Amino acid sequence: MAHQTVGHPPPGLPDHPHTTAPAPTPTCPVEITLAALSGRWTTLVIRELLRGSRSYSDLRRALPTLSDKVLTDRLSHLTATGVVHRDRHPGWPPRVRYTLTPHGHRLGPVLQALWDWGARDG
Amino acid sequence: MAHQTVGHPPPGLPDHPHTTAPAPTPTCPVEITLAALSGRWTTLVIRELLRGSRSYSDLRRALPTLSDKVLTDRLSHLTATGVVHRDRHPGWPPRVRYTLTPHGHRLGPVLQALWDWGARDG
DNA sequence: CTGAATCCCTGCCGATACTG
DNA sequence: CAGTATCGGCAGGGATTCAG
Repeated sequence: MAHQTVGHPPPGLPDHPHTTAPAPTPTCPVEITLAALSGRWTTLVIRELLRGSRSYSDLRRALPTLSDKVLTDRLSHLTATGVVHRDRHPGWPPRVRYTLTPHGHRLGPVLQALWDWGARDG
Repeated sequence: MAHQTVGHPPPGLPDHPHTTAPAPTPTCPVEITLAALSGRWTTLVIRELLRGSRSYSDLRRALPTLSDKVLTDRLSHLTATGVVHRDRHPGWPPRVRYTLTPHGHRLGPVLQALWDWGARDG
């Protein structure tokens, strides 16, 4: 996924004058965000982490129907995009804490906006 | 796509106490919105329509790299979800206008929220 | 406990050709 | 002008199994 319309200033959603919209590239801010949220379960993982840091198995328990692979995929993707911070504790058994970064926390309002629209009757 | 966490009150993103998150169903408002925005090009089509109503070929011209099939898919999906209104004029040649519904217009702030997060440095 | 590796299956999207 | 029909490729995601 990716959007682009060349020369779109940050708060400039409704302003693109007539520029043709070219191919989708992950340069468009809207697409960057959608890419960060993309994938099934992603928003649920984020919401879980909005409540505080969690271990791998905490997340497994909170999201029972999601497989190891997918959870791992989501966490690594979220870590790669700077949404989640991964904290590895030394010792045995291995303990890892997943926490939202400040950037990740700022997804709260975004999810809220998504929620609000979806909750309203069409 | 679909989210659900049972008993989530409308403005209640950060409030789910401990309820386990079950299978994804299109009941969760967040998922409803993401479903409405889902699919490549969708947000660009919406943004184009945020500027005013457009004909089919207007959209084709504004989004040059998208195929007939995909544009048709997007428009019918958006129409089905109540985001877009389709206005068929009688006569020849056939003239059709696509316009955002009020509900569709309310996606403006949502896209803005997505834009803002994506535009900010991680 | 916290993952990584593999396999297969499904659904999306792009291209092309054709119709009312 | 405004679509529909069809086909194929490819990536996403689920289940299972193995590893540090």
